Amino acid sequence: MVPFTPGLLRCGKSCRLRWINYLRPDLKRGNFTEEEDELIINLHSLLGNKWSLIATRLPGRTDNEIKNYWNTHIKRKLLSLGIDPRTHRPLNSSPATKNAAIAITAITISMDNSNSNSNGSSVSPDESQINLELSISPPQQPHQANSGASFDVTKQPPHHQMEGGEGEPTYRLFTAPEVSIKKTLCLCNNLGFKGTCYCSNKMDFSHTQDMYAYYRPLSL
DNA sequence: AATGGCTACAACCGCCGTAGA
DNA sequence: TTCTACGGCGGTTGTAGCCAT
Repeated sequence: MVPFTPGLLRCGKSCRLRWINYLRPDLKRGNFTEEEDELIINLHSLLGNKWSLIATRLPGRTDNEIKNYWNTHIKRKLLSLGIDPRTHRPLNSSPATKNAAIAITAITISMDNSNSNSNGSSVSPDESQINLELSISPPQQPHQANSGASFDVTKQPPHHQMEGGEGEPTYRLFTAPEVSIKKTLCLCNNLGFKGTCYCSNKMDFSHTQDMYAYYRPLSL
């Protein structure tokens, strides 16, 4: 029940906001931990300014709190490290570097379609149907549609290709068009990718066209 | 002690989507 | 189908507190 004093210049909407952002008993107080910092940065790199979605992954933290924390702390922290907080890319990376055609190799990964139904008709997308293509290439290179061929899902990129500083390979991870970005994030985590994630501009859980994410190793 | 700059964060604003009349 | 009220969201602003001068 929201306390309300007659004559208070508050509408229901601002009372609700006050409750959600400040009065709720389950809110976590205190400073953000290093783990929370890292989680926010990684989620932001994947989701953009979707603060409410980011907040769902941080129990006890509100979207408003995370948004404020981002604007007052993390933004500055990333800038001091030479990282553009909007794109999560190095600030001084030249367009020539970014556009260089440096495709080295490609590892195509797909989940086994073991759950496809027997009559051959298409089923709704879930983990059993997701096809991923992982390639080492600049983010600006256009995305070619996944062939859909199946490969060993447990195969991970060679460790040495995830190391390095400026100009190191970027892992681009494509999903099939029907796969949401949320699903992509889960798969990236499950596949054990470490590092900073860069994303398509069209970040929306409901948006399922041209979903892809870029990964680079954290060098913080 | 006064003042100005800076920081942190609560609150506000405007827009959009949706439920229901 | 249209209208209205409301909730949810992201961007922005207001302001209290701190610190240096």
